[in-house]
Amino acid sequence: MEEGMSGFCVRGGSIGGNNSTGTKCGRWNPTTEQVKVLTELFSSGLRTPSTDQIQKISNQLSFYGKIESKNVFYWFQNHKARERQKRRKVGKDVIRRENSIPKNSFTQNYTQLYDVSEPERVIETLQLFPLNSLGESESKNMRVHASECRENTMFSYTVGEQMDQPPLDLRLSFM
Amino acid sequence: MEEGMSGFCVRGGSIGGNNSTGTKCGRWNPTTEQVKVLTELFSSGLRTPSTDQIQKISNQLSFYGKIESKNVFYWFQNHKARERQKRRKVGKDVIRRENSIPKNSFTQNYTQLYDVSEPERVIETLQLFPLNSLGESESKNMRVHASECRENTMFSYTVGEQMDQPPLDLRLSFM
DNA sequence: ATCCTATGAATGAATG
DNA sequence: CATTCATTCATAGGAT
Repeated sequence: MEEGMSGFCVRGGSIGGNNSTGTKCGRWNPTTEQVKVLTELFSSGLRTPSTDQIQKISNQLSFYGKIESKNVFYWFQNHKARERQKRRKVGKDVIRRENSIPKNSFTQNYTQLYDVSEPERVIETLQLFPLNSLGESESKNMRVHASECRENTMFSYTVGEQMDQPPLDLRLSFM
Repeated sequence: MEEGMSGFCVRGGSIGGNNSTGTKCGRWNPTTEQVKVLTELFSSGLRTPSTDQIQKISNQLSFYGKIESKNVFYWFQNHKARERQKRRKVGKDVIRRENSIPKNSFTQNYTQLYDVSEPERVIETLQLFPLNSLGESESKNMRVHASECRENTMFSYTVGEQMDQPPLDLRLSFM
């Protein structure tokens, strides 16, 4: 749902009188172009941009509207965290396929919109770019994502079971 | 193209029984039983369930109807936030004139308004279950949490704005 | 149909 | 990196 539906920068309803040009915002309101580029970068494999990368991204994205480095930083943080969170919360519930489940089915097929699959093949393109262009003497930490080994601890629960009778006291029983 | 478009959800009006076929809506519509249980949990002191708790709650509540883990997650988030929000408004108003202002008290009709003002003490019963991670007996985290403009002291290296030209291919060009 | 309220959902911004 | 808070968007349902 990231870019598919919530790309609206222009608050349509504008119930409370919202600005759409980013003049008053105490909070960054990314434009669709900004989100688009960020999403592309993310899907290209970039997960934790370094400081310089953040700088450059921010500079480029400033063309589309007001943006700061921290916005880029937070965006990647959040996007990564929520992708992971979503997989924990949602990806797990899909235990049964949707074949003939007439009723009372808690199965839902989530259409993962974009690949959050863990295969982290860093895009080649990312490795192409000349790392140093700001005159920063440093070894660009090409964080091609070597992380993501955190095991899922959320899988051991059997969700398929159904109860025969309503849990009368389930606020305590199952927790 | 959201991932949340999962089959069907049913109006909560139909008490008891599972939903079978409902209208296609992309939004979870909790049944009265689900809300009831969630509210009980909340009033029992549970505010921010952990991921596994969310899983269990979701599993149990699936008896009453379609539900996902994220629904439980959002429910608690929203419920807590709105309780606090409401309380904050009231509190501010009280400091001005506590003289018996016949404000509209129609606000909450069925939603409980428990006073969880001070402590967030988790019921002991919650600690019974084996794999808990709640170790709070007394004196929980008094999350005072001043909600004011938190000055941002990080990321002071804002880059201003230097828009040169539309980065048509900024995926690679600028990095 | 229109407005309003309650609330599910999303996400920016922090914090630990 | 995860967890949480605050704010906002979107929408269902009731009231008018």
